[in-house]
Amino acid sequence: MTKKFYITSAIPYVNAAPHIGHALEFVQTNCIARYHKLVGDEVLTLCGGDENALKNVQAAEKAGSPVQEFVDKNNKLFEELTIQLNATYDVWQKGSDHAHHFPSSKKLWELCAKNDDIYQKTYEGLYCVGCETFYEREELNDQGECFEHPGKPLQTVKEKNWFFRLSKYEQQIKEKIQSGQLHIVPEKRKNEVVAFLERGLNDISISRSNERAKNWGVPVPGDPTQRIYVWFDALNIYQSGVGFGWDEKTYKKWWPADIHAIGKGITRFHAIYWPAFLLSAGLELPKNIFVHEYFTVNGQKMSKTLGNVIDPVMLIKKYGVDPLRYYFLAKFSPFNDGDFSEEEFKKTYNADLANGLGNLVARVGKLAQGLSFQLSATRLAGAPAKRVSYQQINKGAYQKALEEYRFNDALAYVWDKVKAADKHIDENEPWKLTGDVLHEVLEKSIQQIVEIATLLQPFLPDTAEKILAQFTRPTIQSQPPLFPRLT
RNA sequence: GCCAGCGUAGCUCAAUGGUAGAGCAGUGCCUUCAUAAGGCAUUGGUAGCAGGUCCGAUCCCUGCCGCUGGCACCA
Repeated sequence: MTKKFYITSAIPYVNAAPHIGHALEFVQTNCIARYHKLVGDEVLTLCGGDENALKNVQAAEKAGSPVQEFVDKNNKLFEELTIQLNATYDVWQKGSDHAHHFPSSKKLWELCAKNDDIYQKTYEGLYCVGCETFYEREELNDQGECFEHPGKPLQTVKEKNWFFRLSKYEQQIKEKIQSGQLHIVPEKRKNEVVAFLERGLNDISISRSNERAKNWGVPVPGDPTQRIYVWFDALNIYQSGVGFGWDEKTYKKWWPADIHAIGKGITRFHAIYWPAFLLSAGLELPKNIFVHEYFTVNGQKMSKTLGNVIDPVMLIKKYGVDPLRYYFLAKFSPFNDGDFSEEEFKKTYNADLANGLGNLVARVGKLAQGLSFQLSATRLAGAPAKRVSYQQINKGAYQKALEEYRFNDALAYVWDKVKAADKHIDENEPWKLTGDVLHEVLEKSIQQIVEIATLLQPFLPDTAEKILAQFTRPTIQSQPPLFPRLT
């Protein structure tokens, strides 16, 4: 029986164009999804646009366009990136989708309310009119003003909001996490969450006045003066995208999510708030939360003000998709910050792809082509000229690595095989051989290449397919280089 | 400030209470099927700093320095 496997990526803010950090998460998620597909699971992938945040409204105003138009436009850039990365999602759920997402969030709210977990309370805070946000005292300068708008004193603003009884779920969430029912990877993030829980939870505000929300976002059920706070609503995209509140059959099939892939910055929302909302609503919790770390660029944090934001689409145009996928997956540990540099990327391209895999394929392609008349009917017809099943293939340490999201270790395992294949050629010197001995040596090489390509399918889908197409037919033809060397 | 993690060869990282390993880069040799690619061999580290425990510490403990993250209604 096939298992269902539902994986999500964090839904990005669509207030700006995507950067390489988004690309990294898309590729990691896609690699996991492809792996599960190959081992026979029925897979669904979801991502979407976090569109109901006030930041989007502010960014739209700055850009001088209507909010919906603005988020639609940015949303397209993200979807386009997933296509370029060969990492498209089955579902791309927009937060501004009135047909599916709005009723879905309404339903989540109503379930929580029914369980008596939503109540009204007056919130009082220091409000900067310029920024249109609340600040804590520690966030302000010596004069008690915000750094963006010095000279403008902050106002004490009182607002009646809807609150969620987060405190009620402290124990339950802790138990789920510690028992592994809600599995957080890596351990250090799990420990952080547990430490946070042990300090005790306060209830949180989950609505904003229409005025503050600029009438943007999902209206609070039964209170036309308020909008649902973005996080309560955004997390629910993981459910609204699979039918929650509008198609129970689909929802039942896919929920709960098997993996939420997220960046370290939003751990608390996924590991505490989200499970609490779900518990309150009487719904199942996600099974795994995979927390990855961030990129720095040339040793510095990515930021717009530093101007070191790298456009992943540009990199793909320049070097191709699979080289970028390879660099992301092979050269970084998901559990540590990694430094992205185009120089290192090019080095990796030449060392591992041009000189390594690409050259191996080229040399065997040429050796086999020169002898195709001998190989075709007699010897190659059956044995190596066949695809091997991904499920049957011996995966060894590769499999464990992949199941623990250690993409880099899995690829290192494959590259050991590339090295072994090169060695096999050098030791046997097939260019000096003829007849049966030559056939044996080349058969082995072809088998090695087919195995390598098969294992590469979740990582470098295009390349794997090209290699398999070339080497799983009776007559092998030499092909142009897979990865032309960069100078 | 408090808490956690990290600080190992030029670069990216690993293992380990008993005189430090890999990949890339570098160097030498071999080879020519291949994208001046490949194979073999090899140079290179006073293990952030200072103490302590131990027969012995890179690995355990303490202090300091540096980096990263967490310390809620900020996404």
